[in-house]
Amino acid sequence: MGRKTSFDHDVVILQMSQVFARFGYAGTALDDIVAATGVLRGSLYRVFGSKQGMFIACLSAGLANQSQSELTWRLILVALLELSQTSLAVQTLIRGWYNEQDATTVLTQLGQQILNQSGILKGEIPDGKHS
Amino acid sequence: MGRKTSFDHDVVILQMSQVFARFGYAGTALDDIVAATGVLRGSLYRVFGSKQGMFIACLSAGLANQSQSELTWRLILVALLELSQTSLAVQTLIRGWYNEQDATTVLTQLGQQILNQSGILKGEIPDGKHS
DNA sequence: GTTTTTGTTGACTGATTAGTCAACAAAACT
DNA sequence: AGTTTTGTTGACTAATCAGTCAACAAAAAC
Repeated sequence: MGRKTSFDHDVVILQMSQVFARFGYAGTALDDIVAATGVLRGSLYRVFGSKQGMFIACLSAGLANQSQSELTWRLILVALLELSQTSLAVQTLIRGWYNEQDATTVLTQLGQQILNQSGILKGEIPDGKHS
Repeated sequence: MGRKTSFDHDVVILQMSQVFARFGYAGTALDDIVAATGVLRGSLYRVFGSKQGMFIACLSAGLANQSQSELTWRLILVALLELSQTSLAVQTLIRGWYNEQDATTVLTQLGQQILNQSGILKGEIPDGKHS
């Protein structure tokens, strides 16, 4: 019998979700995830397999809830815009979830979330990771 | 008096728009743009200054029209989700456009567009640049 | 035809990226 | 305490990235 994983899986999922929500999928580097979670790359790869595996774990966790938080809505947006066209795994996951929802509600929520997080509704100043 | 630019500016804008619309901002590499337009990197940088300059030229051209095409809606999504929070230039541009629109119409269109292009509404198979 | 001006080329640069792996060590078992 | 099992570490790898630039050459002017 060997050693147990030393980090809290649920906490790391939440931390990774925050990074993907903020920077998107392609805009997030592994080093960003390492910095946010404190877990080194070897351990992340051991548990999640790949960067896309990390994203899928985050999205799955979010979609598993009866209703979606702001964070999960952001992950849904990232999934739809960046991954859904090119990843069968992500497309299957998000389509399964979508088919369980009210289409009009989702459409409206997506539009609302996009506007909310874009920063154009207020006088927000861009924060600059990629300025 | 020297040489004139040998490519058609409007054609290149359209071609670059199609690449950004398809792969997003961070997901698009300069080589993708070179491949799609046939214009080499030195010439692109001479005219547009930077990768973000290329994107801004595309978005500006799209927003200059009275109504927006499918292609322009995709660029708007990319702008809102990937760049608006970190680029003052993009945020200013898209906010200016947004303030001239009917808020409800934009919200609905954003939701509809992201669902349409995500490929989850039909039996589409992912096409694989980033699978 | 020659000279001047300005665009094109694509190899190159420094930086960043996702993913790997052998050495180490903590946990579990005996 | 010793042995076995399995997680952690972080340097490393190969590839990719945005952006640069000197040599070349096409276009324009004379």
